[in-house]
Amino acid sequence: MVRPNPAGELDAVALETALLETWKNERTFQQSIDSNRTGAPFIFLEGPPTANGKPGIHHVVARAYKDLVCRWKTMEGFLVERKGGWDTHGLPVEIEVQKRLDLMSNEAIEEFGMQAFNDACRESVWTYESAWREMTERMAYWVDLDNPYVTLHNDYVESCWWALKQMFDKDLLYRGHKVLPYCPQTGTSYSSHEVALGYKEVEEPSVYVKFKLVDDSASILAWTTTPWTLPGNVGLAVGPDVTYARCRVREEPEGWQGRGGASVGEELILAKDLMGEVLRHHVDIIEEIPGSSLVGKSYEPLFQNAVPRGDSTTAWTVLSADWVTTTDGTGVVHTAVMYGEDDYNLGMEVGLPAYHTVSMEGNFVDGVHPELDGRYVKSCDDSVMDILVGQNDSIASGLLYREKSYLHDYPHCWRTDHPLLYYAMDSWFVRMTAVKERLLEFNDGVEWAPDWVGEGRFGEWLRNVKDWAISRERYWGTPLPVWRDEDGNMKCIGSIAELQAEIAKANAAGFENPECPDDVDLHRPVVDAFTLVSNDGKPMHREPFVMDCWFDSGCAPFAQWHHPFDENKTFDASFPVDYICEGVDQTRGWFYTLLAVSTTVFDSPAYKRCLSLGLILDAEGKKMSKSRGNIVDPWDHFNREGADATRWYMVTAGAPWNPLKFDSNGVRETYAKMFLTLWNVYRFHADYAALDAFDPASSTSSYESRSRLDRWILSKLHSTAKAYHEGFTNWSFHKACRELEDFIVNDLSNWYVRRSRRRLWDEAESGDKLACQHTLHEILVTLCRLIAPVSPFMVDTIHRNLTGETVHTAVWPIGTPGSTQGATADAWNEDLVSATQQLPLQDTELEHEMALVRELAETGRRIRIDAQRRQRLPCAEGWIVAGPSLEAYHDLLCEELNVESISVETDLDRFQQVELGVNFRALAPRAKGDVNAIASQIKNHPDQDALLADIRNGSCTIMGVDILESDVEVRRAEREGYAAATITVGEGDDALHVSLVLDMQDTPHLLSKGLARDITRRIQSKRKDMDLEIEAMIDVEVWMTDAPELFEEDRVWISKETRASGIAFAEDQPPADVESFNVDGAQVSYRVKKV
RNA sequence: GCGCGGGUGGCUUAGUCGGUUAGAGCACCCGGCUGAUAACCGGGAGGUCGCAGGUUCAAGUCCUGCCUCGCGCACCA
Repeated sequence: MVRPNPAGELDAVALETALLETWKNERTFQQSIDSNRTGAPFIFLEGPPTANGKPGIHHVVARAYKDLVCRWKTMEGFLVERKGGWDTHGLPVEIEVQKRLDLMSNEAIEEFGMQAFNDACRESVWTYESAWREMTERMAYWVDLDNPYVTLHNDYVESCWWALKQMFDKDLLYRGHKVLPYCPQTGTSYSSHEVALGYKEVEEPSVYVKFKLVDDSASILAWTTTPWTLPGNVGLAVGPDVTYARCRVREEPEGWQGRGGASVGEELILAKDLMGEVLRHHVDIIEEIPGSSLVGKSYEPLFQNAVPRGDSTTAWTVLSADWVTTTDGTGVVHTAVMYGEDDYNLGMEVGLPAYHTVSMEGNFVDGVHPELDGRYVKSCDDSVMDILVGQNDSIASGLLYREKSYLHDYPHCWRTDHPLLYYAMDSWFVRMTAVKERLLEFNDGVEWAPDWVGEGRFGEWLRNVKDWAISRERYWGTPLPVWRDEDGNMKCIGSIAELQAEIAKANAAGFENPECPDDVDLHRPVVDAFTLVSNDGKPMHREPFVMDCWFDSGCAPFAQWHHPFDENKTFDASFPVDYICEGVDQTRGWFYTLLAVSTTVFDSPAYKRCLSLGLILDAEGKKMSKSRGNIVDPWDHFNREGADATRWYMVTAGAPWNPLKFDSNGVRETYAKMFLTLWNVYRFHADYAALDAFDPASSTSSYESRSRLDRWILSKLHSTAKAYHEGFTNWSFHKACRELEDFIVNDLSNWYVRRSRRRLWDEAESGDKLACQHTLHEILVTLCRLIAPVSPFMVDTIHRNLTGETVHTAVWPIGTPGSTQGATADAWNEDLVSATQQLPLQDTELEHEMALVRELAETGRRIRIDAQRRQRLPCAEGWIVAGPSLEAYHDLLCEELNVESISVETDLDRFQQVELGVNFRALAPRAKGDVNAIASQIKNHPDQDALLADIRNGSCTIMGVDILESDVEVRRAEREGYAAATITVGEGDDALHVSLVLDMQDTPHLLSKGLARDITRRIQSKRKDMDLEIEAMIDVEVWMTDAPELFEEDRVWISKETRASGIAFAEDQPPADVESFNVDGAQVSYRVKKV
């Protein structure tokens, strides 16, 4: 037997913190999983956060949506296990540690000791773990944080190694070059994230250089902002569709400054559009040439022998590249293979020689030029220009056309402030281009929310897929498990056992190796120390890279289970996963790497559904980020409005995929409106239920014995719950929750509870009271279950008090498809028809009637304002004109409208008149351009009744168009001069025009009643001020002057309403110390005393 | 530059197949109601629906261009 306790005042924060304790003690989360052991699995995969930053409100949003779906599916009977995860490798960790330990270069790190450095990283990763854990628990994101997967754990790393070996064996892993921003001082290349830290505006010399064609007197002009790359030049790229001009110098220019120049008669080729900007000489255009005709021409290398030709047939020729534009320079792009991404790609494509002219230290290598060899490239700009001018060379005219300073943003090292060099580095790649078709195919099978992220942004990314550069020249990460000998022979190691076997082999071949125990630390520098042996008997050393940390998280679906080393079948049963959910910024991050790894390793998609969340912006619409310092601390709200309100706000503030402007005021509003209202509805029920010792189990109330009001709210609940569930199934959580909130505030609180208040006041048992209590009980229990996935706290308190059980092991009111035989999580949109049987009966006609009644009640208030008649002064009679029969609601309407009686008036014309409107959809096709003129003639016709009669007779023609009955909409409105109003309910053919008319006459009887109500209201308000118990009795004294007569029955009514044991009325002057008020000219004073 | 998504009263937003007077909430003003809360009800003020064209009898809605914000991609030779 469960009897509700009184609810008491709401203290959301206390309620929530108390519940957290209860959940912990009762292991409610575990229970909610265990109770579904036989259910179909619904596989969720947690995207691992990095715990070396403080969690902000934007993390709460993502976790709210993850939690919502998992809780919902759990209530539907699915087995939803949620393993937590931590992303622990990668650059951000290293940067953090480097800053703290002041290790500003790789040299410094190595001096400090790689082991010590990595130990510091390993520790740093957990800096904010407790903050994350506290946030996660406080917001009630249910996830298993006690057994999380951790990307730095040996088991996890071993699974990653295994995956890499799969790729290696399929020839999807290869070694190549990648041009990266590189700092020769620190010896490190940088990720875009780090590069972004160091952009600076600098002014540098740029140069226009003449490339002398072979077998042609002309030179091609090219421009570069990095003169130090010129010795590495091996090609010139032109746009095939760009028009170039061959110009001949006519005369010297005036006011030439700087080095370089050209002689009269010399011929230069450049983009026609850029001549004006580039050339300082007066020239004649000799010929216009399309870029495509220049392709293939050979030119003389600027620096003889700086780069060996090798077997290249395309070196020092003009090449075609469609990315060449005429926005800068000369429309000809100087190409140095190793020092630009485009250059490198073009070079690989057409077979240019790929040799460095610059060392890793940033100096020119020997053999480039006697004046440059061994010097730091950035300090050689002048020397390069001098060499090109040809002071010491035999080429009389020189190769420099012009120098020009150039202002641009250029990346600098965020640690040393030195300019970065784009530099082709040794790098490892996954051959994603080889599986592009499969990627696209798998992506097609994913249910994306919203769909345009999958088709658009993500699809776009996949269609342009490039090979994935997965190696990083760093220390803290999953080491690349490839060993290589001097001839380029390679072995990829896929497990610790394999490593041990290879080490044994190497040792047998005479190499010395440290111990490699079963629990060897799979990190640098430990793994670097192992030397393996090639099949040729040569030593093999590990490629000195760690993996992109995105590779780690991309392995999560299997690495979290230590697949394939873990014998149990967890992985097989949980792949691909049913649901992932992260911010849209993960599109090319985790969303991609999951798919990239699953495609290359398993030839399978990784996830079936992906909810991509919009960014979280601050109140100004700026992205929330650590660097901006505009992160909202979730605890500000957890400690004020509570996690329930915070979560509900996040879900209702907009579609999950839209950017969310986080508005702190919105959380307050949600609290005040949604949760306070819900609590007060609950409180109303619980307080009376406790008073009456109501026990839902030991009494019943049949459907037939419920009032119309009960049946109406039950039916409304049915409709709302169904729509709510449908909203969930098509990802419209925001719409679902807004609708539910509207139900609670509007239908339940403002109408049902308000209308039902008196039913519970009755101290005696009655069937009607019981009906109301059962109804409230049923409504609240169902509501709790519907709300629980979104905001799990308050509803659990309510549910526990009403039913004795937690809401979190309760069933979903719309059905439990997960617990049916043979169910799968794929049946996301199952048929609802049978499932909704679990909801109370639906009666749409009743819903329509009640909607009309409520509108009439509101209409009454409007009429009174127009007629300046206060609400508490009753009217003798009200008439309802037209509309469906509302007999059953007359009592209700009398109370709401404050009228003595309601009658139905069938003579529509007494209060209503016809007004004609135009049905544009019907009339427009025939009337065409005259439709508006016809419409206005119809509307403004002086006798609408007659016009309607004509139309019905078929004898109405306006502007040559026959007006049919279907062309017009007949509306009815109240006639002028009555205290009346007409409302329209429904649409189209079902539209109803109902008028309400109120009798405005006063009688002594009505005036007395009105006065009584005013007095009562004041006394009630006083009772409340005095903080009296509901049952407390009072003594009342009232003094009245200039008041209408107050009849005996109304005096009795006052004392009854206000629980006055004694009430005295006087006509004389009141004492000075009593409260008084004015109503319609009457002076009323009163005094209330507790008995 | 390319792609995706936005731009609707002071703020947050709804707006379906193009259809009559663009709908809410917050805040503001007036009034009412209340043993009902930070609530509720009625009324008011506040909108060139980013701009400009176009299609149409009719455009917040469809088309084109532009401006602007956010995100992503590319580029910065």
